[in-house]
Amino acid sequence: MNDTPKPAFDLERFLPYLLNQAAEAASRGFQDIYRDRYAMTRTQWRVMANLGKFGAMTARDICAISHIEKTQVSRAVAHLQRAGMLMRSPSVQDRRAEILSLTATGLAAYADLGQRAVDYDRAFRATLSSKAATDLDSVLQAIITMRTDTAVEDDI
Amino acid sequence: MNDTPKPAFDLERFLPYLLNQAAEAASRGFQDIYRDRYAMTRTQWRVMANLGKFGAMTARDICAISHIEKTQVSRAVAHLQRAGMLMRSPSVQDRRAEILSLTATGLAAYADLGQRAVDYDRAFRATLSSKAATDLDSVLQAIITMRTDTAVEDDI
DNA sequence: GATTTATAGTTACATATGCAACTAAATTAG
DNA sequence: CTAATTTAGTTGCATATGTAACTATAAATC
Repeated sequence: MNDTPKPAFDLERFLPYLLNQAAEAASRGFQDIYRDRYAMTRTQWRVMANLGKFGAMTARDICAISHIEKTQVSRAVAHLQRAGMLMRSPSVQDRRAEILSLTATGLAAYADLGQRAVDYDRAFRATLSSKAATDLDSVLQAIITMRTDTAVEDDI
Repeated sequence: MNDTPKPAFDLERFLPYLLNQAAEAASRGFQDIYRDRYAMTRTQWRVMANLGKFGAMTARDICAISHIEKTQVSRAVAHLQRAGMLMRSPSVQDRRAEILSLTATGLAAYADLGQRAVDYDRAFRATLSSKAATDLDSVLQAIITMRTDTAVEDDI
């Protein structure tokens, strides 16, 4: 009996694991950029990116668009404000809410980082397509091992 | 002049962002499993998975194989030991090092979770291939939106 | 073989995170 | 119109994480 044995578990082929490793590898380089240049965290960068792309809106809107939790948004907004990159203005319709927008400083940072992101993404995908087949696992594996033997950042 | 305008930055097409979202979406369901059943964190699960697959070894070996930082490994090992799932024995060759291995309890947890991981991965990929084309972005997009409209966990 | 240097692993600190509890305002129900 | 319920946003707490400093042992150098 038991002619069809259950396949053994292999972490290296487990999709959640592969994706996490790939995401980490892909993020590391760009993370260095916004951290070193503006002392920003990933959440702060994402909040800025949404405000930069969609314009002024409330924290609630940012939550809805980005799927970041409201606590994290609250803290990222507080930090960006302290750093002079974001301003709040009271909402007329709802006195609980505040309209958030980037200041001139924030817009400049967004323009700078946005351009660097475009360049980073282009370089990343170029390196990727030269290394990876179209199969998902091999793509992810290529991403994971990418930064150990090539220097994506050199192009930025 | 400036005939070739720089492309605008779009977070939704930024590979590090897409990969992070996809990784989060893929991980969430399985994370629930090891958290609810064994009160384990992701790092603890990964340490266990490596010990389960490769057998007894030192913390240093786990670091080398998994690319987890030694601090995290140290803390995960301490936790797994407190939980009775891991034991340490002194290394004869190197008195700084300790040989780590899973206890019977740890092995049982690994067998259980390993099987669930295999099932989870299979269900995940099945849902994925029915939704996603082979293009990387659409695959990632499919993963990101997957859990909102299908229930992968039902198959586990 | 004593001294310097490197390594295995832990601990401390500062920061980041998730969850629950909270405040204040808006909406709904009676 | 008043009371109960939702909602926008913040704060507290307990836990997780990264970096640097630390302890103990091993390896290398003189």
